[in-house]
Amino acid sequence: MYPVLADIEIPLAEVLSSMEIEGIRLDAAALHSFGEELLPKIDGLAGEIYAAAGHEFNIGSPKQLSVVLFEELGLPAGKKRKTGYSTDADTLEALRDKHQIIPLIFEYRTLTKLYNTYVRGLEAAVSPDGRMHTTFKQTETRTGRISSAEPNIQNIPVRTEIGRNFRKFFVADEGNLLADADYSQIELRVLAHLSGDKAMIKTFCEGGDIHTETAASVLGLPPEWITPEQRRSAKAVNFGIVYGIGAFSLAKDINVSVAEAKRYIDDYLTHYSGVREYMDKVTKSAEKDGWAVTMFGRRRFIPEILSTNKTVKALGKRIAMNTPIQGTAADIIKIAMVRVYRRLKAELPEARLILQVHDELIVEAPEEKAAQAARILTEEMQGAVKLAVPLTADAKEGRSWYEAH
DNA sequence: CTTCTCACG
DNA sequence: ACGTACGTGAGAAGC
Ligand SMILES: [Mg+2]
Repeated sequence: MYPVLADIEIPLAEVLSSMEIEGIRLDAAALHSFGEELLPKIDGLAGEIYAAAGHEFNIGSPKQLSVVLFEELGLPAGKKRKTGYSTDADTLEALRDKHQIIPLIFEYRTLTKLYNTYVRGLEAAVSPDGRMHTTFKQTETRTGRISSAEPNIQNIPVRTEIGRNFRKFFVADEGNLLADADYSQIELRVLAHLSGDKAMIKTFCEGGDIHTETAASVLGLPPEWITPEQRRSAKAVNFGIVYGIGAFSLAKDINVSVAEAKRYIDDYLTHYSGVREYMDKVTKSAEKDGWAVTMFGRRRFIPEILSTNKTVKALGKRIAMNTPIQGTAADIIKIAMVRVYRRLKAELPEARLILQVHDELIVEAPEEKAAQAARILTEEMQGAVKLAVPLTADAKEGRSWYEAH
């Protein structure tokens, strides 16, 4: 009657509960000494920023910072917020070469973010058993994803090398290893499946690099001719398509003219014409029914799509395009989690599923069982559902999350 | 408490 | 003319 509830969410509740109770070990001493190394760097940067500004002020206050940048130093102000001029990363990026203070602000923001959120925050969240026990919220998101809080272990830094260091402090207990597996391009594979687009399905079935293949197909060139720049653009388009992107935002993202961005999107949707038809279909049905639906029948109501405010209605359409993709990917990894949990319980009870990060699962297992745990992870993730394209997951083992990912 | 900013997929 | 990519959680500032 309610297959998402009965077949996915109810079985998943026990899995999430077990993951929270198990937790993951934090190397608190190493985390602390990393923090102690950050502090003098933050201090030094603050001094340089005060010197560049000509006086001390609270760098962490966007209000005070905008007075320094846009009034005292006379830098050109950009976007406005409700309460004043924006000082966010996009705005500062445009000013990077205009004043020596800008790169210092970037560095200061990066280091204080890492220190405040990930040194102090994680230190405060470690339990007496030396492990982090997050709360996985099962009924929080609109799309069917789970979220993680107190502490959030789904936004631990990875994109920059300095931030990535924090993953060294998430470790396996003595005698254990972490096995980590993540899905390759799960959202684009879901899009290929849901849209049934022949060209996109073919690309995934042939097993090449999706972004390179997309660039080659759209531009009509052999894949080996694709430059890194062309691949980056194709990647941004692939990414944007999943969000129901417009030319304006794509242009801003990859730094081309709006006209050029519009051509990229147009060429993409002409080549992957099944994707254009699919997007039309899901927005129409959301307007008619008032909801979007995932592959397994999870519904999200979208009142925005009936709004008379066209900005809100446009948001409704993007939600209608994105929710089936993000939500189906969420359904799939939830199914995989229940499969992994059951299979470990039956075949490798010393191993524990401990973390989920949207397209990634982490198991902790005794050293000598870690390879087997990794195999089980890969098999159960890849076999969770049958799609029109292969679903692949790559596993790795290590002493820490840094090593295993 | 809201706003701004920034970390993740 | 206007606004402009989906989904989250957390810390600091300031009201
Ligand atoms: Mg991945």
